[in-house]
Amino acid sequence: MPLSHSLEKNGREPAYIRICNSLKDRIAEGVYVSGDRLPSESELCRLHKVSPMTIRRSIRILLDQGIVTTVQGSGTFVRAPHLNQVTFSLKEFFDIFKDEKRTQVKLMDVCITKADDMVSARLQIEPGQRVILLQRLILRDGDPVIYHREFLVYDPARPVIEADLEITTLYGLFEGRGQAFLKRGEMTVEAMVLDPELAGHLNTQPLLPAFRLEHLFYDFDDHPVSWGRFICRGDVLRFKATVGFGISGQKENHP
Amino acid sequence: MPLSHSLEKNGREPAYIRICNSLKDRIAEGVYVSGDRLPSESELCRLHKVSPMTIRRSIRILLDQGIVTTVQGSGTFVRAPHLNQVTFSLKEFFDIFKDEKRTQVKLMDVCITKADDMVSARLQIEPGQRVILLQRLILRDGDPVIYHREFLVYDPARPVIEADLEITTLYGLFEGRGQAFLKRGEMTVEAMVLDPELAGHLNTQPLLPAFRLEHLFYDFDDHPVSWGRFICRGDVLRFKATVGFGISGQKENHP
DNA sequence: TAGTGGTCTAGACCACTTA
DNA sequence: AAGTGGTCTAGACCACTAG
Repeated sequence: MPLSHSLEKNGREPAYIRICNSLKDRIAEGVYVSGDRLPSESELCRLHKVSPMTIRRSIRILLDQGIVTTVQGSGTFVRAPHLNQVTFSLKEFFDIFKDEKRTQVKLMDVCITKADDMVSARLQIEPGQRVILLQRLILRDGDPVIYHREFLVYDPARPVIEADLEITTLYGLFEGRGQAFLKRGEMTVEAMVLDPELAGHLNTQPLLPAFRLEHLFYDFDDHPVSWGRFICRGDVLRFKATVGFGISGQKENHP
Repeated sequence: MPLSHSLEKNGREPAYIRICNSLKDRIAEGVYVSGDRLPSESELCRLHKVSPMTIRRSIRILLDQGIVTTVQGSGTFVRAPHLNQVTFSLKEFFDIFKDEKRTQVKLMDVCITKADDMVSARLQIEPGQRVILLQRLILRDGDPVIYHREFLVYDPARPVIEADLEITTLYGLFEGRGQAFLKRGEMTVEAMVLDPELAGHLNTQPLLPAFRLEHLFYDFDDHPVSWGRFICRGDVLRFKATVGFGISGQKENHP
């Protein structure tokens, strides 16, 4: 069980990283346990022979990572692992799109239709107003793994349409390129069971589990512009997360 | 569409918060768009009449939130929204446990059994070794919504057992109380379809969608101590996430 | 070479908690 | 009253990028 922080790297490691990892190690080893008070900032200054601002920066990192809490006038305390804050990233999902060698995005259908009640509610438009319906299929190694159904507001004045019809739009969207018109989005994840129609699209059996990822994107005027759902076969997607005090060291920068 | 930052609060708002939100507003408004370079630190110092460290703190926040990137020797640049980093938390899941008025944890069964291949692999013990099997049912308003099946390593020397049999263990676990023996954990989320047995436990129909949350917890010696699965009815759980540049202002502290 | 961000100093004043 | 963390100053030196 090697401790990764202690003798790591050459002397070029910044002091605030070294001190931060030093404190992390003590917590991971159980020297400081949940509820304990860390040495005060001034003590740490003397111990490590650095200025207060450097110590503060180290503690700020532990604070941001949820490892400690600070109480003004009282001290800095070790927090218990906090399952409440376990987070999962959609990286596993987007990774499917990024593997260009294996993954292919196929545009099944494009048409203009009238918004039904659900679509009009989501896109904040009148029922019956025209919307663009896109249906895509994401293939991995030739097998369909994700079905995407997306409604876009129909606005002839906005040149979104042509760009969005591109096969590569999804990839560009996830990479953050060429979407200056999108400001923010909301996504929800639900469990579902494939019905015969979806199973047909995905070339698999009905009654199999799947994830439904619903998305709603807004433009810079806070108007919804895109609402849709990804249906992703449950056997190709799994979300992972870790909680607690790992041994992973602090990185120099955020790349 | 009110801008929340501009005239917010009294003058007690720290300068680094005010400057951070000011920059956020300009990005949300489209004054600075993806790829633009922000004014340099020294310029911002002059503009806001603060010291370099204060500007750096503001920019550090934007950096941590993924809104900008910094390039040494070049400048600070606005990033495009990055769907790759969308994350969702298990808050919606743990919230079910925290609502003490509606939620009740019922211990269905406790027994000592021998580890099969899967359990022994997860808990890193020999097949056939004794393990404790716990089965719990989480009821909300009297209806079962989550079924929990957990295997614990059987170690008479460790007083984990009695504490873990408590009905309130789950709640305590999620709150981070009384788990000084747990150092870290891993969790995965999968979609599944209820089989008749699970449907019976959950008092619902088979073939309905559900989430399977698998967990593996380690002690301070990095030995696995608990492996299990939560089966959560799909109709009671939905994960949410947001991406992009919201209007939400920076908070003073991290509570 | 000039300008940029990355790190760090050695203090200061304040608000707050604890005794 | 003493100690704590929260904010902030006015610089410094360094590594890096660009013209």
